[in-house]
Amino acid sequence: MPETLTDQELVRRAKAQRLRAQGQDPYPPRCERTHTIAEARHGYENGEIANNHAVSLAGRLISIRIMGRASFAHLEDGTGRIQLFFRKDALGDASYEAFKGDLDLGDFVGATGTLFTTKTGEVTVSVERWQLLAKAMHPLPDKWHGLKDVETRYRQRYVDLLVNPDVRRVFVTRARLIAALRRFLDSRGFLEVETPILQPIYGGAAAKPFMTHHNPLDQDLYLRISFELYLKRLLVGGYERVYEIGRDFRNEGVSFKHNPEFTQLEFYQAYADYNEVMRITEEMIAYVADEVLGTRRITYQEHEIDLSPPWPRLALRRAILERTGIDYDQHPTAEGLYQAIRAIGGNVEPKATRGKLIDALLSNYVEPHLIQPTFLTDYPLEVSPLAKMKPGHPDTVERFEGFVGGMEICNAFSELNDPEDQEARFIAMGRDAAAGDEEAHPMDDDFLRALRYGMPPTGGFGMGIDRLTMLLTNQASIREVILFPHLRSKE
RNA sequence: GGGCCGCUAGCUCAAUGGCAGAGCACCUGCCUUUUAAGCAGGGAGUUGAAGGUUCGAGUCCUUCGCGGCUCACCA
Repeated sequence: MPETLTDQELVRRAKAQRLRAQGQDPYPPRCERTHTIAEARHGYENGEIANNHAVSLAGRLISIRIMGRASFAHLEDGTGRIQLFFRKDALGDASYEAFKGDLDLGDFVGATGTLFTTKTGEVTVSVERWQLLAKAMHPLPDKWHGLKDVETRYRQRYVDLLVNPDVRRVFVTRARLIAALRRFLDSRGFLEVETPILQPIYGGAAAKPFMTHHNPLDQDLYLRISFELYLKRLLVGGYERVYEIGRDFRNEGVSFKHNPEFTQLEFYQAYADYNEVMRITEEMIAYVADEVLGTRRITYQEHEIDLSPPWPRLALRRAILERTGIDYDQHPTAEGLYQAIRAIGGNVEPKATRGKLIDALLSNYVEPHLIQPTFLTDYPLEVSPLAKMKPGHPDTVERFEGFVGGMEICNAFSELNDPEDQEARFIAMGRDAAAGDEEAHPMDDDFLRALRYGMPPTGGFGMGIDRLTMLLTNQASIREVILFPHLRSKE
């Protein structure tokens, strides 16, 4: 609903009304276009388009300079910008006056004419005829300062995109990155699949879900928090390599690296273990960087980072010991570990479980220092309910997380395929849930039944695509790599 | 949820508690190779919202809304 119109909106409305009164459609259904702007420019520069050969271009008018009986303007389409030159004697009085009177910055315009080079050296279209293609009713932001207000940039992303080419570039990179991931996995024989987003039982991660309801079946449903349990069912079904790229939903706070819905890649490879998955991971990330950026050396927030494999492997226990002096193996109880953390001045939740305390040590003391790519390995079983135990270490699982630029970007493990062990872990989590842990997994009987049919030894992997995009586009906030990030509603 | 910062014209930003301004954009006029075109003139505001203090509030106080950063939880 338009509220009160500004003076500029009233002017544009009046122009559109005037055109309609003259029988002209400000939004015609078709236009003439023989070349993109990039094609016209390159064709002219390499001689393929002759000086007397007319081209028809279409795009948005982004600048106008009127100098009496001649004018310059810039036209922008998805491929670039080019200057237009309008002359009264070439166009005729009516067409030239209409150009001056009917057009505004932001309008879409089609222009036909020949190419020439101005005396300042700019390739320019000498316009012979032009047509309004779509009237813009709202003025563009400042042509020099652009749109800076972060809130407006996110709420009205279309304005951000149309005025800030760098922002457009980020999302092109994001799309290429996802395409490169698919090429990498496809070339290794992975099958891309789709699993339910609406799930009767959620699972596969420690997170609070969104709830919804299916009215005809009168059934409560959850938006998925991960793909894991469904993808593993597919391994039971006989597919040996599967992956899914899609949206996960977690009912938690927003931050510079969290959005309630985010894009995840998960893959599962039968007969692989977590060591094999580490090798795949470092190759995959390096491949994507090569494909998208042409280099494995990236700059992220003042850091020069080399993504080339192999990445160092470091046991989580050693990493925490080196950064804090705390060996959590020496503190087998939550209370003891809590006291040790207090002793080094750490501020943690007193009633946290031992696993959560270890996780806090990782996040607070280790993660920020992992700038160069690093795999931390061998996590506590207690915080890894779907990962296989490390032989000979009953409290530890074969799990790793990958860190780059001080951020966790992926999480993977040798998948637990022992149905009895899995059932025991679900039961233990049921106790956690009863004790008030809102992020504990609920029991998934059908998943257990699937495991009882037999799942091959499997390596599994999950990665936040948004965070990888942040790294490869050097963006400090996840909102800069999500087209329409979650914001609180106004009013 | 806590702390800090911000919200003024379409956009980018000013304004000791004392007449709400500038640049871009817009409107009128001049201008046939300009490019942040230029020159002359003009219009444009519920200063995020609501209260309060004051002779007087964009400015000070309170509450609220939205955003950013940051801490706590997560990927």
